[in-house]
Amino acid sequence: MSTSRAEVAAPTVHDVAGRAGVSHQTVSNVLNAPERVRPATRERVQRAIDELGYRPHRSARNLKARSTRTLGYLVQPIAAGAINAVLDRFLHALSDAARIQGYHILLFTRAEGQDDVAAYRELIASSAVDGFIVSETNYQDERVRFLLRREVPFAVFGRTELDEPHPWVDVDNAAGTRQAVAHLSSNGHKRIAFLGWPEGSITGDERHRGYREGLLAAGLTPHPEYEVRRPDGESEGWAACETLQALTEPPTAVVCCSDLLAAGVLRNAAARGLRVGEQCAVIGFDDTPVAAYMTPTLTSVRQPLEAVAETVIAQLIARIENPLQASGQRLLTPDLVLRTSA
Amino acid sequence: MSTSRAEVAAPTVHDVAGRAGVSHQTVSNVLNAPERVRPATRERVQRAIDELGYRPHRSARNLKARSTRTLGYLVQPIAAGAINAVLDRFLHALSDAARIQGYHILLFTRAEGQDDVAAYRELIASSAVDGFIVSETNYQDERVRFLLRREVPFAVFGRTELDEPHPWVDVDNAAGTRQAVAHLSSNGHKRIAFLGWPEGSITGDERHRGYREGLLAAGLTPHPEYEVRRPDGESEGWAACETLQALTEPPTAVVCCSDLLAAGVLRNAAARGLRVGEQCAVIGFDDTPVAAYMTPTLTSVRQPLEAVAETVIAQLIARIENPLQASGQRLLTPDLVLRTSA
DNA sequence: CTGAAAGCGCTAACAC
DNA sequence: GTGTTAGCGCTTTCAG
Repeated sequence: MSTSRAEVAAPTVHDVAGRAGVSHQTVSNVLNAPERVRPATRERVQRAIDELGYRPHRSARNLKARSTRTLGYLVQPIAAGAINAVLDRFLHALSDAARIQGYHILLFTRAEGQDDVAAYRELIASSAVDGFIVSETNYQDERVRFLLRREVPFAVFGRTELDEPHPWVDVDNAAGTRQAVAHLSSNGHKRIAFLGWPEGSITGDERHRGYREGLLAAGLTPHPEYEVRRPDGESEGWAACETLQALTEPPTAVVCCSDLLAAGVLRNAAARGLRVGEQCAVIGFDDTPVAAYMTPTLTSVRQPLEAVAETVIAQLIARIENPLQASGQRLLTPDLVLRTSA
Repeated sequence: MSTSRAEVAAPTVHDVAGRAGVSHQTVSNVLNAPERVRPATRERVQRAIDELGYRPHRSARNLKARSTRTLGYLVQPIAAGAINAVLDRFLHALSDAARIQGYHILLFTRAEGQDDVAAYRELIASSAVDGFIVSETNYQDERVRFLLRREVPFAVFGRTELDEPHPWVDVDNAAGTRQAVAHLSSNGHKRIAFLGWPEGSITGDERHRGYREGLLAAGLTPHPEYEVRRPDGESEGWAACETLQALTEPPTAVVCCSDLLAAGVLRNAAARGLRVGEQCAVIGFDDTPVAAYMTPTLTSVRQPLEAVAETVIAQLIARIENPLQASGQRLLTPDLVLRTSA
């Protein structure tokens, strides 16, 4: 490998020590145990640090401290899923929450032909990270099982159905659809439909449950024909709308599992000349950036991703710094962002 | 800070050496200069490595090698921009391209009240990364100016108008809209409109230029009234469509600067009973995940983000390993993904 | 309150 | 071809 590198030799503790007229450990003390250093000295050292723009060398500190203050996040190949719709927002929130605690996010992907677990294993073996943020989990997530077995610190955005407890944060998806139904009901709607994904995904199933609960809470009777379960997609939303409108008593409002499904419904309604927001109502899920730009603008359930990130990072760091820490489980409530579609 | 950490002590060169009955240095040689080691020994060491699942400790290696094999990427707060629409795809491509070369991507954000440059400075000072991938640049990007001045390796996705050369990769946005126009023209369209963003963004201006060039190449005359420049947004697309349709000779085809604008056009056309894909045509830009789900499905210009990532990573790593490396400038051509809207 | 010494895990230079 | 030695920059005892 080539040896010439562009780095302008960064100042070290020695440079700072020389400039401040102290030994290099005193500099270290100023940084790590300031109370041990006399204020006058401390200040002199601090000034040298500022003047030189000194920052401790990360690798050196990591080696000594046996920790990297880095958290791994596996980036999945793109697939139209619930998280992908908001992945950019989540990653920013994650990085930001990590930064505040002095950590960074390291992205990694699995190699072709490799399985997810191997990718985690690689990072663990090379002590490249202190722990992991895991998202897009399924009911029996093998990554979670692996991390539990290896006793590596991690925290999950989402949930599993594994017996062993582990730290997780999830958005209360059921609460989201429950709120949506409550809002519609308070606006006088009695015939409220649900447009969701096929059974089998944790997220989709929860959103369905919330819809049912919302109906009951509002004193409304669930009608099976008002529940349409279809894959994600705008044209799926359109098709579902066709189905619903073919009923003898079509619903007056639809709660959707995604903004994409809602977009299809909006468009179908427009094609029928229905004035959404007046004669009928539509609510989406995820408050994707497009929601505000639809016509009519789409009322949508917004996941508190910033809070999710903050919580999941806090859980993970607690685990890293104290592995005996009990695993917290947090369910965060989403908000209904009201616009004109409902 | 707490001292107890969950890490199961990872095997070191010494463990491997002990198991293979050699000195730790021989283990290092097997890893870094295998030709120096007798095949029989090499194999014995390799077996010990496999059995123990040994991987070199990253921080230790980094400290010695004075390189981290880590590349920084600043995650901007969410804003509806061209790159954000495809950020998830880009980040995955970036991580993946980095992985193949033995590198990782480290995300960072700027603190509240801090400027971007300070965030870069922080990482440089602590030798946390070997270089940076910079995206979402503007004409006189201060981050680029800073990195040039500090002689820190970096490569840009996008472009600037700075005098000093630096490595960049960009998508030939003009070629994208040129292709779109050529396609429409070959399908018999003569009255082709452009729906773009207000002047001032590198990307938007290029897309506009390509449209103009496409018209000329097809022997068509540009008409100012066929060029509508508006901010991004579905309802902007709708509104622009209203404007165009109010003309005495409305266009039969529209090339749009984003899928979002195109969505608005599609919806407006549907409301007017126009059969898009037959009577008229619409082309979007970015091939966002929703394009395939619109009705009709949207023909869109797709940026070759995987190639962009691969190229930008290659440029950056070349720079890191040899700072004297001339800075490459690469313009990659996007593809037109044909669907039913055009 | 400050400084001297040791060592984290690794690799490069040099003996053997 | 293999082992010994030194040292990357830092922090952490432990003397002074």
